[in-house]
Amino acid sequence: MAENISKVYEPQNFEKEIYAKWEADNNFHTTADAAGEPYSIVIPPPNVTGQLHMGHALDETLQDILIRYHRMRGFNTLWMPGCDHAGIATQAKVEESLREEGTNRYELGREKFLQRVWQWKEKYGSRIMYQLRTLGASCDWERERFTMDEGCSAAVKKVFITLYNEGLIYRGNRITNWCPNCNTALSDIEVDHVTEQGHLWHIRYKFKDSDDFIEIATTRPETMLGDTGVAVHPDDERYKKFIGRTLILPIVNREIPLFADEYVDKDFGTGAVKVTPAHDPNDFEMGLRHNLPQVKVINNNGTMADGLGKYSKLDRYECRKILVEDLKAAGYLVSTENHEHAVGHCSRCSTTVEPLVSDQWFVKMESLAKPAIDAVKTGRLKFVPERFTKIYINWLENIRDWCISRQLWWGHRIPAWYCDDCGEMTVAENVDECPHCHSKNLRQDEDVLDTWFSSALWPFSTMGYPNETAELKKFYPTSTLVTGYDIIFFWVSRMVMMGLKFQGDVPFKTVFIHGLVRDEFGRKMSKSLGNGIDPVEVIDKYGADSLRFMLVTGNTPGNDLRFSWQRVESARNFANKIWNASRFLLMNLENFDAAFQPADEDLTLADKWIISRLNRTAKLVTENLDKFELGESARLMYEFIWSEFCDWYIEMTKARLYGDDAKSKSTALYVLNYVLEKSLRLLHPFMPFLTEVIRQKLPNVEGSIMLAKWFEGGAIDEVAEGEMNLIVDAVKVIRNLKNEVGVEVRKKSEVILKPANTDAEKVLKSNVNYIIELAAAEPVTFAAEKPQHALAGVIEGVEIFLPLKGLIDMEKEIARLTKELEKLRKGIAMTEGKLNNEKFLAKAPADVVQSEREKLAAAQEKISSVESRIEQLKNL
RNA sequence: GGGAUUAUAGCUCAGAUGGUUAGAGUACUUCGUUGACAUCGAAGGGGUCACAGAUUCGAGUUCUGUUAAUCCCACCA
Repeated sequence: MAENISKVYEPQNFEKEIYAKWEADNNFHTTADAAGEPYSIVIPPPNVTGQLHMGHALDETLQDILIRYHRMRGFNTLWMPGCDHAGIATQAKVEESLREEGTNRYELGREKFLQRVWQWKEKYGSRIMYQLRTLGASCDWERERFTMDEGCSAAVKKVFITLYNEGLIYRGNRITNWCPNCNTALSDIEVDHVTEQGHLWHIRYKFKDSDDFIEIATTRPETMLGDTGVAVHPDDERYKKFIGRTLILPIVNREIPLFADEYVDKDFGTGAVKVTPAHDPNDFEMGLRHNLPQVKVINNNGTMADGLGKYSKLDRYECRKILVEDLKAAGYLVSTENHEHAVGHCSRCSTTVEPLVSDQWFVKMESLAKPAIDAVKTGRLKFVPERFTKIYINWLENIRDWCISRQLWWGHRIPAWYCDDCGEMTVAENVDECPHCHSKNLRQDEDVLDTWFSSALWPFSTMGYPNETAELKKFYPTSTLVTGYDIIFFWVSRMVMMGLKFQGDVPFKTVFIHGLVRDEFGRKMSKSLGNGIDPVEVIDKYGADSLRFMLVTGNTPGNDLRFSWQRVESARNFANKIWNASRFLLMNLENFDAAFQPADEDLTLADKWIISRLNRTAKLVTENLDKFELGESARLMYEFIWSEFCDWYIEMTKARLYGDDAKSKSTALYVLNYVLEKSLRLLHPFMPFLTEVIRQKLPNVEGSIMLAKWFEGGAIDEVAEGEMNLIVDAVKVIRNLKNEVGVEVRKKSEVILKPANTDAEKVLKSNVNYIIELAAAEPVTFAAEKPQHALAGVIEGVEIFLPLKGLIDMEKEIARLTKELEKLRKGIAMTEGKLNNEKFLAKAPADVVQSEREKLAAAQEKISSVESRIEQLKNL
């Protein structure tokens, strides 16, 4: 069964093929009635705006690891894939391409425009799904969903109407964040506050019936055109006497009242605030309290409104400039000071947001938020790492109503109809005639819903809601949500609220939070910086397994991670190492009887040792996966395979494989195969392709590794591990000594061993072959006395001598041993310090004290032996 | 104005529940190419665990404060 296997690992040769085979064999698909406890994950649906970036690759890799792990453990495992329509973002993309064609959405009209967006969706949606396949994601593709497909749209309508009927959704004329560039309202969390250097302008407002004036301070002078009052604090001694009088608004010459309101901070600015109810949220509230009119002076597109004379149609910032000049010229401007303040920007396009009054739809959040807070407090929902719990709760406790209407075309249209005849509004799924007056003159609301409204329903809309399906019954609540900390507010919290409201349970039991993928310099990857790296480019170069391994190692849950080509390369080298270790085994497998089973007594110390190490590793890997410490699990596998299996065990088997003892050879091959095959299974969630392609070549293997049973590990053989430690340490000391005197490690040299006790002697004598082979020690003899002209090394259990005649510089050797002695004495001083401390003896646990005593004894033994060695050399 | 995270080897990072002389990868130095692998092997140098206190027999690990960096939240015009 000689296998032809290339000398180096070339993932390009097999990854695509293997994925196609998995898919063709239907390995990703499951049904609600399949056997096993349910384990389910819904994918955070990528936006159809473009292609996957490195952040997706991380998110998807983590999910795939959890999915593959649970599938192997025998769970009925479902990974639900899909895309998000990403309303505002996708619409912006399509509008951009229209602009390049010299047209726009208004020319096209709503219907034709939407056709264009659907074309875009088809193109990029399928591209994203292709990229996910390239990465190895084992999604249940038969269930692929889209937030605007029929089912999800039905869920959206049902939820909207239900919330409306319960009074939790309302329409209102409110002040909201408006993006003049995107031309739509935004929710509070779609506004980013950026600290900017601005000015505070002090302006005089004169009283109507006297020459007195009051000085106000503002950061936005252009809004004064819409002022309908000035407010001061009721207890402000400076202004008390003026309260109730009338002011003349400069430039505009409108009469406005001076009134008192608790909101005003006496210590800020001049203590007098101009009030513009139509363009400031606080002023809006004050306006309501004091019955002030709202005068809208800024249009939706950011220009000044009609009827403002020379200021009309000016851009809002241009107007500010001119107005300040005019105020100055007319003597109203008192002073201008620098002022740092936070300014809201559209999170999508960075345009400065304009607070505007308009008709919008809102969700009342308070009653929805309460159960979502309780779910975390009672432990029904857990965050990993835990610290995100606090952030989540804090946000929900201070939540405000959610503006869900967007003045866009791409999205779920709001199911509200207005009757042109009687003016009534009807919220329902389908309305043919007005239920109030039976008129047929109905217009559907022009607005669409915030993208996150449909995303909030994702865990149950994808499983068939509003129908009661077998999937919902089996897989809801889902097991784990894997996502970045950047969308806890946007998405996680809203899913929890909607899940609790409409399914009566949390949408997932655990939220596994990861960080952002940054570039090699720690900067955020972004289009504007042009520092983004396409995962597909990395996969083309190094393979999906290498990318996955790089993404999952070297970081801890919740923390950002840096992309590093060097680390991708090192992951690729690891893959190559496994590839070659397997190649080594396969090359030696000629004439191997696949049915061969060694008896326990045929196992050598090395065999028992590596099996024990495998068992220990499997246990740790499993434990860490269960704790979401995926990186630690991957690291453990790296260490086991490279440092123990390859560097030591494989080397130890070589003599047997090239030797004449057929049974010993078969046993070695059996153990090599056994350990490799188990290791591949443990590594499969991390490196699915490599582990599959190699395992397929091994004897006694049937079926895909992704359907193989997880290996949990068996008994640990402490005796074998202890004995092998002695051998390994001895080999290391010999190599070390050779290196120090410049003798080639592979050059055969005589070695003399002086065991410290009969146990050690027994172990060394029966396993001396390893020392001979791995340290090129020949001949190895045992002695009760120290030889004279020799290099010496001392480890616990044995003293080791290399009688390298002619190569040893006595002075140097004494110096080297003296240095070692110092090191040992330093260690002993510490241990003695502890043991001489009565409090330590009294308070430390018995086993700690005991182990300190043993340490001391062992160290003292080493010291005396090194000391006597030095004496001996001096006396030569 | 609140809050979170981070600070460990030149670089990137690990170091539950406090307990050998603090680890890995990478980089660096020395040595090594005939059979798994130079995408490799052997050996080595390199750290006052940001700073200052506290708790403890014992602190990289717990607590308090300080400093620095990053991020989130926040309607003082």
